[in-house]
Formats: sequence, structure tokens, C-alpha cells
Amino acid sequence: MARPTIADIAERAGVSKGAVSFALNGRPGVSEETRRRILAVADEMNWRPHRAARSLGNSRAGTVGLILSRPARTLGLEPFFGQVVSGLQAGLAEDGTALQLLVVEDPEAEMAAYRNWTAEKRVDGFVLLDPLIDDPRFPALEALEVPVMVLGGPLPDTSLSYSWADDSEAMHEAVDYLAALGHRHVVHVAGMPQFLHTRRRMDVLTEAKARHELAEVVSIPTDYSDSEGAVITRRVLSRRERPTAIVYDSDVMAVAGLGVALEMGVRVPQDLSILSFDDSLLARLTHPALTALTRDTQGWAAEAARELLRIIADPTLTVRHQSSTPVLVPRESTAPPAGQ
Amino acid sequence: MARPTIADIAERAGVSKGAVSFALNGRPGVSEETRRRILAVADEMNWRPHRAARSLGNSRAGTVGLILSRPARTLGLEPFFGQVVSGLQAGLAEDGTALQLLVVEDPEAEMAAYRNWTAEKRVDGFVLLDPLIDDPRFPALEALEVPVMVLGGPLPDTSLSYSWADDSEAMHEAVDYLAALGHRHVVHVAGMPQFLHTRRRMDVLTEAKARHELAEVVSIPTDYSDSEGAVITRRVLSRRERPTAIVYDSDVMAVAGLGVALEMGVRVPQDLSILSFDDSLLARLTHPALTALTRDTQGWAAEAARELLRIIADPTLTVRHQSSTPVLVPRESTAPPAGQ
DNA sequence: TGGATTTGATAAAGCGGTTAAGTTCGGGCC
DNA sequence: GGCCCGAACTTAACCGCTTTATCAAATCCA
Repeated sequence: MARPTIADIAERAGVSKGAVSFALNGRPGVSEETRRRILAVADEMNWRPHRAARSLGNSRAGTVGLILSRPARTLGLEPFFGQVVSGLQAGLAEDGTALQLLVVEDPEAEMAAYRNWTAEKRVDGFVLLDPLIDDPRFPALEALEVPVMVLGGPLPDTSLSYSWADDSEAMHEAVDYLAALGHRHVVHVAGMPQFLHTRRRMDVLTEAKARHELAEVVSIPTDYSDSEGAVITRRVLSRRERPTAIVYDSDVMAVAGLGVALEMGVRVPQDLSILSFDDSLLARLTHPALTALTRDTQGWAAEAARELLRIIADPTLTVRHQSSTPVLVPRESTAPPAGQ
Repeated sequence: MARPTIADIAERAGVSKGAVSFALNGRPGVSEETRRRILAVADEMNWRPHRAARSLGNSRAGTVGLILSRPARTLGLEPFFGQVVSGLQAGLAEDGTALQLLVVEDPEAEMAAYRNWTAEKRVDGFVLLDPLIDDPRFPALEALEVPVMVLGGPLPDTSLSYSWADDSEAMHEAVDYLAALGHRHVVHVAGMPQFLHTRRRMDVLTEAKARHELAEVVSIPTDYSDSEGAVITRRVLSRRERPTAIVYDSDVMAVAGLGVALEMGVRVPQDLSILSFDDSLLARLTHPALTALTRDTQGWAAEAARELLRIIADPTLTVRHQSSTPVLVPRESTAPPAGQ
């Protein structure tokens, strides 16, 4: 038997298509008795609404888009993405809304995808990752007048909604901790400098130098790759006056850095403390296990997804949501510096 | 200005809606000159087809589904998923087809999702991962008469299409290599026993025992988690007669196992060789770097996606596609056993 | 009792495309 | 010149569901 349509149900129940639609969508216009009868028939025929037909009618796609312009291979590497995706999923699923994922090569393709998907009414809104300083995506999306939820922030000059975790506060915690252990020479192997959160973390570090009277504090931007993480680590560990602690902006780089330390005979944590700004299985699998700033990425994404659904329901809404601040989890990779 | 429709284009170009549709879809029925004029107008008005409208017309959703029933957190851990997702993406994108991803808690929910998405015409087909022995999904999907591409195989008793890599051959290569190095006591920390490929790998091992006259060969099934990988490793390394080599079915388990070895003072590769059946950044980041069976997961997934598109275009098709066999990449974690 | 409301349902018009079935018209053929 | 044919378009139905306008019957109120 072919897919049943509301026309089939209407015929079988002896009512009109309209009545069936009212009944199935729980809106007034049919008596309780008729509604029950229609629902029974629909259930019996195993009816499901046709997605496209419904979209065409009420102009809701029932889908939100997530477009990533990092190189495709990164997807498999950074545990972060998987967490975000499954979190969004969970948040959207409550509503029957689906997540559509696209991985593109460059920012231009990303922008084109926003335009196309919006024009095609393929999605009802977007989730944005990794906000940049002066992010060109923001004005473009504002112009498209499409619901958007940015994961990250706070964003000063935009009408877009965002959900952020307090990176600055977390970085404070990390630096305070290292300072308390007695570290005075700290290197920060940062992420991409155009990322807003990278900038924020770097700022905290600069400020911390004065506050804690540290001898040396440097932030070195990278592309997040394990290889750059390794190269930078090798470089700073080769200097005459080497740092006693390194903070990495991602677990992948932290693990790569740990490898370099081992390779160079630098003992962790005796000679060098390592702290990762990202937590994941990766950070726990190494030896020594990495001290890390941990957070509930999945929960964060789920919450953001729910907010996005609210915005889609009422596009006049602007949401500024703050999720919990990352928490420092001390493990085996940090200790007081040797001289202490 | 609101979204332009083909009716707007038709009016502006002074032709009928039908003519516009013909022109835009590159099908006969309009002269070259008219076609050009229509395309120019469409372009000028910045027209894009409405996704839902198109689907409703030609009954194609323009989307394929990937439903995973592993626990959500696994998504972020196994690099494999990211690779598969971006590979599928790439393969589908050529056609403008989107990938819809769903992460569910259990196999029941997975089956329900197949039924619902098919009934809602939400997708044109599905990609299946991790085929099981006597997989209940196969008959269910056959009954739904929906295009399916299974990543894995070969599958003996099904009409579904699949794309497989020769795991047996790869496992042969791994065992031959270890035997050639002089190992006689080999433990295989396997994946979930209900997975078809787990079974296949285990079979090869059993057979290899006789072929190479190995003293001991055991496969121990696990749930793929790092913790089980660690537990099993601890157990086998605690035995009176410990193995000189361990083959892990995933890189996550291999890394966890390596950790246990270090923790127990078992030197790798001097006292123990470690070989991972999965390759990824993870395997390369550790020290020593792990010898692994590597393959182009992304390419494999992309190829499978293309085949799925062919099946969607012609549902009578059944595809049996074989991708390249995983290749052994020797790194630092394997060596002849100490006694040699 | 009769007009005004309310209730429960129907019919029909979209939504934005695709497509089968016409309609015109110019040209080739006998 | 009449006939037929294919090319180039147009018309209109249709995909499955939503929604508005309409309507008949029941209910209410004075």
C-alpha cells in the first residue's frame, strides 16, 4: 500500500481534508468525538505528515543548518565538533527539528551556503561557530534576516543572538592556578588569532602578567593543528630560558606538545607543566593525564539549540545566553616548577 | 523584496510558468534564445528553487539520512565518525544533496527513525554504519523499499547495497607482519562481537594461529571504550605468560592500552608491540607513535555516497562496491619481541 | 419566536514548483 | 494546396498539507 495522505484519511473517516488537518494539528474546528475518530484512522493507517508538503504550506523547513568552514579533516580530529553536533541534535530533536550539516572549504563557500540555504528555504535558521573579530558573517546574516544562534561571545556589535561561556574567567582561573603553583614563565599556545575567544584569552594573559608579577607571559597564535602545536612547543622548549608552564588552546595541540616534551627529555610535570584549555578523552588518555579546563560542551550546544528554536518561533527575539564557565580539572600534568 | 518565484520570472520574461521550469531545468521545450532570456531574468532576480516545493513536485527530498545509535559521547571521541560524515558530505554535495544526521540512544529508536523518515519522505535514502551479524535493520529496510548504502560488508543475505573494505585481508597483513617479527603470543582486543567486521577479524586470527603455528592467539571482545581497552590490557599484561603483541580494533583502545603498558612498566615496543586497526591523528600523537592499519575513510565514504545517489536515481540498482584494503603503516610501537 | 452567535464541518484556494496534455505555427513532402 | 509533424509554448492539473472563506445547524438571548 502506498503512503497514506490526509485525503485517504478523510475518505476513510468520512470527513473533509480540512477537518483531518484540524484534528491532526490539535486545533479547534472539530468536535472531540470526530477528532478521536480521525486520529484513530490516521493511526491505523500509519500516517505521517509529508515533510515537503507541510513545509510548503506553513513555510517552515523544520531544519536548521550548521556550516563549518574548517578543513574537512579537522572534523575527525577535534572532539569538539562531535560534541557540538550531538548536543545540537539533542536540543533540536525535542521539536522534531533536524540538523543539516555542511562542511565547506573556505569562508566564501560558507557565505554562499548561508545565502543559498536561506533563499531555498532549506532551513529555518543557522548555528554559527567560532565567531571572529569583526566577523563578516554577522552583517551578511543580519541582512538575510534569518534566525541565527552564535556559539560564542559576547558579541558587542551585532543584533544576532549568542550563547557564550566565560572564557576570560576560565583563563583567569588557569593562570591564577599556575601562578599559585609558583610558575613565572608561562607560554600560551593559542588558537587562530582572528577568533574572538582566542583574543579574549590572550588579553587575560597579558593582564595577568602585571597582576601576578610574572616574569614572562607570551601568547603564540597557531592554526590549531597538532603540527603547529608541536613546532611551537619545540621552539619554546629550545630557548635558553624555557617556560615552566604551557597553556594550550586545544587538547590536540596539548597532546602534541606533550609528545615534544617527552621527545626532548623534558619531564612533565617536573620540568614543565602542561594545561589544556580543551578537555576530552584525548586529554585523559595521555600519560601523564592532562590538567584541563573542562565544560559541558554538549549541554551548552543543546541549550543553544533550544534558544534557536525559540527565536525561530518568534524572530523578534534576541537571546543573550550565558552558559556555565569552564572549570579547571587538575590532573597529572601540572605541578610546582622544579626550582620551588 | 520577497523571495521571487517562477511565476515572477514568468511574468517578467513574458512566458508561462511551464516554460520557465523547462528553461531552468535544462530540458527541451524552449528555444535557446528564450532559455537564455529566462535564465538571465532568473539570475537577475536572484532566484533559487524552493526546496519544499521542488520536493513536493518531483517527490525527491534531496536529502539522505545517517542515523547513529552509538551513545552520543562516542561521536566526539571516535575520529572515524567525523571522517565518515565529511566524506559522505563531499560525495553528496556534488549533487546538491544534503546529509541529515541523527544520533539516537538505542537500536529501537534507530529503527523508528528509519520508518518515520521514510514515511515522511524526509530523505531519499539512508547510509548504514557498522553492519551486524544477522542485522535486524536489513530486513526492516528492505521492507521499507528505500535506497540504502551500507558501509561495511560483504553482506551475504541481503538485497541492500554495500561498500566494503577487505578487513580480513588487512588483518592477515597485520598478523603476518607480527608473525614475521617473531611474535607467537598475540592478543586481539576486538570491538563489539556483534559487528560483522569484528567477527571477520576474529576469524582471521583463529585461522592465522594454525597457519603461523603461533603459541597463543586470543580475541577478546569489548565495547570499544577506552576504559574496556585499558581493563583488558591490564588483565592480559598481568598474566604469568604475557603476550608480546596486542592488536587493537580501534585507535582509542590502542592509546588506552599503551597508557596501561606505560603505567605497568611494560616498555613499548621492546616488551610489547602494539598495533592499531584504526589510524588517526590519535595514533600518531602518542609516544611511541602507533603502528596502524590505515585507510582513506573519507574517500571511502565519499565513494559510497556517490553510489547511493546512483541507487536513488535508479532504485532497481544493487551495488556491491569494494574500496581499497587498509594498509599497514609501521611506526614505533612494533618491533621483534625481546627474546628474539 | 426570531435574529444573532457559536459550533462543527466543508469546499476551495493557495504554497512553489513539475509535468502531462493540449495548442500554434512554420515548414517539408507528395 | 492539403496534410502531417515536430518545435516551442501554454494550460492546467497535481504533489500533500494548511488555511481561509463559507455554510448549515445548533444554541443563545431577549
